[in-house]
Amino acid sequence: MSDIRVRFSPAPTGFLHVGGARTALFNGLYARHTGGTFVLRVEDTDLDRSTGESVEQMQAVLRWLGLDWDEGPYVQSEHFDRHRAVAAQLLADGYAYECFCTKEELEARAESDRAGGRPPGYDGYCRDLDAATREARRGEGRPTTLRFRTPDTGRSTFLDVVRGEVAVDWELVRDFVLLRPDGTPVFYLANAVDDVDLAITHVVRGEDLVDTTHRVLAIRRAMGHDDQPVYAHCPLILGPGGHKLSKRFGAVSVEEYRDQGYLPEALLNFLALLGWGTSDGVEVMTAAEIAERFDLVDIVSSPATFDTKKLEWMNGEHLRRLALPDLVARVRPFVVERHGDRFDEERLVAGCALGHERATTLVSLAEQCGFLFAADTELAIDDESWRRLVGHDGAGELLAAATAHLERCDWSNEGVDLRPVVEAAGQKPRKAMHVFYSAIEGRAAGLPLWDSMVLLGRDSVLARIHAARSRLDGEARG
RNA sequence: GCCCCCAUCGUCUAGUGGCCUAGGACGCUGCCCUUUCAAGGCGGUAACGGGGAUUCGAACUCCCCUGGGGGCACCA
Repeated sequence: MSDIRVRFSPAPTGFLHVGGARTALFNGLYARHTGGTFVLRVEDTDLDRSTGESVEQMQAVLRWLGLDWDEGPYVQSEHFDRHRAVAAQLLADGYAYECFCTKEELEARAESDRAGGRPPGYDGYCRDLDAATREARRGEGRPTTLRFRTPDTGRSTFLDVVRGEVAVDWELVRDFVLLRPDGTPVFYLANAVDDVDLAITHVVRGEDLVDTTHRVLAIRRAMGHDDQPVYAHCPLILGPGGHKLSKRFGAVSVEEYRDQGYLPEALLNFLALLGWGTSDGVEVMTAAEIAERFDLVDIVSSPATFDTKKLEWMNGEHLRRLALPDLVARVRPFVVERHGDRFDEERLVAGCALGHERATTLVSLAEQCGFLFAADTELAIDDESWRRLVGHDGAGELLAAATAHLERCDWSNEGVDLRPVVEAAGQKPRKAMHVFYSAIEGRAAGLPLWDSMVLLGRDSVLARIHAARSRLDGEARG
């Protein structure tokens, strides 16, 4: 095992976003690739927004994705004492100072700055108060926040694997909050302290955090640690049109993809290819294969767009690589959810076997198998398919001829072949077969029909065709 | 307003000065296969955002523009 230590540190304020999942993935991949340690740390310093439910959900989703961590979860709120102790030391050493401004005052001044064309942000109002003034402010019962005093001159620099050297003039970095009036630490403090305490060597995260790095590093130095972790800030994942990924464009949480029938290995594979790639052209890989090839230096520097179409294809690829029993196990929950009352394991297995080669998502396969769990007289035929059937020339005659054929044919895969029936009616199988698919499977396209009929049994098939004919007659009269 | 980043087919990307009349994958599309739909096989469509500069030579280096993204919180 190497000394490399990475961490995924989400704020538990909601669902795990696909962008967050990719960050977790890159961290996990790097740990696996290097034989390092993957740490999970919950950054819940904002107690108002953080929820225990979110912590649980994120862990469940990470596990579902197969992203198992080696250490943690460490929960920052359980270590506030440590953060406060560091804050006290920073105050004692002169790196921090007390600020007595109220939120309202800060907002009012920021507003007037904006109006006056001055940059918004803390203005250093309490930066140099003398001891007597501080004492007086405290006496007024004002809230006390602890602020970090950033340097006034010079430059802050750090090394980033994907962007090279990142630098900013300290002059542009405002003094920021370390401790809120209620004594809880803010992200910068907790993040800096915990990275030191957990001996994190590589920080892999989204580029929305680049600019915070200077502050975190400043705290780190003030704590007496001049070393820096290696940073890798990944470009964000965008939605269609190159715009921000938002709910308007579809699913953004990992759970949604899970519920839509995507395989964790497919989503993982797809996410890995978003912002990282190899030059050998191999795209469909197992997690282990990806980990073997993955490296921080190969992270792409431009943002990528989330393309659902490619995810779908990727899912099909992984679906086809599953052994039948495994596939059945994955589809089962989706089928039970839909047809719990009439669920039948043997039929599920048979249906999966028939649909394995053509499936794209677990949901689509579950839906294709649906007719196997329906009562013959209650088979739901989807509207679109029924319209096609009704509109098909000679549909009733075809169904009647099929009944005649199926009543006496040998009940085998060869015997139930309906092509002769279609041809006898002077039609082309390619054009007419949807009539039978709809009557028997409830949809114009589905699992191979001969096998499906054999599976259902003669009585069941005849009953379904009969039901379809009755409905057709009824509509013709009505 | 200020700071930072990014820019190759519709999309993900390969490409690090000549191997590029730019390669692969998804999508789209033509044909084949075919009991439907898929899957599969064989083809096709399609890109270096614009303008300068450096160089014998630029997708690759530099500058400007344009476009997109991120940041400037008592959110992370």
